[in-house]
Amino acid sequence: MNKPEHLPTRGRPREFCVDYALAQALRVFWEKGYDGTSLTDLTDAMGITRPSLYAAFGNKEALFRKALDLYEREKLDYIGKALEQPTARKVAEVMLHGAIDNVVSAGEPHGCMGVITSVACGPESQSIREEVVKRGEAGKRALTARFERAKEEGDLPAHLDPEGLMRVLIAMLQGISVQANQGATREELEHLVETGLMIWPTA
Amino acid sequence: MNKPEHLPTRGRPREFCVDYALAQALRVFWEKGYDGTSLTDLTDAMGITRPSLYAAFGNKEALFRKALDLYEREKLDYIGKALEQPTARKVAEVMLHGAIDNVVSAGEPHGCMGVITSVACGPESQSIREEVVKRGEAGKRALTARFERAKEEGDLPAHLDPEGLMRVLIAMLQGISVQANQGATREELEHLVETGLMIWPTA
DNA sequence: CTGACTTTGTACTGACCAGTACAGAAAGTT
DNA sequence: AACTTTCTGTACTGGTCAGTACAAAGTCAG
Repeated sequence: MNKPEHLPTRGRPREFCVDYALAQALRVFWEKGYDGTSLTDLTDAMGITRPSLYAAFGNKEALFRKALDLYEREKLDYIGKALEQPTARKVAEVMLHGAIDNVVSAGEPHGCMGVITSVACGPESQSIREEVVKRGEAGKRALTARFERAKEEGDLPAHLDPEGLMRVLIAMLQGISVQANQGATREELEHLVETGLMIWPTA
Repeated sequence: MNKPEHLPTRGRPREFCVDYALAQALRVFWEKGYDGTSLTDLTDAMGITRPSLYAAFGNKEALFRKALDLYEREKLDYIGKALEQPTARKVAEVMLHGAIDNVVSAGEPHGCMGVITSVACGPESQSIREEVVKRGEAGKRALTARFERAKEEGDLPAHLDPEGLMRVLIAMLQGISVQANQGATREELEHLVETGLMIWPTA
């Protein structure tokens, strides 16, 4: 599993797989947050020594950003799928069910990494927090645009504002993350989503 | 402001006001979370030395619990007010608007202390996290009971489940906290609440 | 004034933090 | 074989963490 891969041919070959090590780092950051994760936590989970980590990834902050890229690529793909849905209701459905899968899937940390990081970041890692918030803003804009389109298509009641609706849906997703983090079961979260979709507007 | 008060008459008198010091400690814990707060942060804000803190409050964990008591007493009184409202809709209204006041009031940390603490608690302070989650569970039960009563009174549509509705409302509150923490303005949160109340069920 | 009692500030404890210097080891190149 | 390049583990840096030992200082009862 944790074996090399690579192309360079000079010098002593690396004895671990960068991708595997990064996946392990992601798991730790996701579970403990940026500040809550120590280099010892990371090296233990990645199965490499401190200098190897620095040589391969730069430093703790650079490693975190790479882990965040991986997280978005592998765990947040449901967001793109949701935005492609034909109706505003289906967008909400895919978002909410996707969030549940992301947040209570077996053998993975409970909660959304973005929420955990942005809430649990101290002032000494301000730039990390800003990075995470900034990435989230892009998603919010895309969702607002999607609901604006839905409204033009007569897919949403006229009295509802796309941005307000975006904020309500995002709040539900964040709530799902927080409740999962606090120990809510998949059944309880599905109950939440089921009720949320019952009160969700129909065209 | 930070002056003594007290009753005991033996020994050297305490030179600071316990209540004022506790209020300062609350502010720091609220802003930085339990793990993110150092004893130096606390003593600086409280204007006392380390041994004075230990003598008056026990240790960091005991001080946090006392700060949490103060927080519930002073900042979460809107929850009791909300539960007393005559209709389920008014319960939701008071809860949502109360949350906004709690979460973006001038000169205070942005976000709900309960959410911040439960999300930002590392494994070494597990008991703190459990305490916060446990206190939250009591509120959730009360809210579910209130919606059950509302349903009996014909105050909620028959197809909606009280517990699911409770989870949706709690999710909105948690989302408000997270978004405030990420820098959302009062106007944006009022926009969220306004839209949320538009889709909230009517009897 | 003396002694009991409590709070005060200074200065420390051992443990952990992120990051790194350095020497040895493993490969390719010549 | 010798040399270069890169990765490896050990062991360290200075800084911060929560918590405390200790002696000086302030207030009471007698």
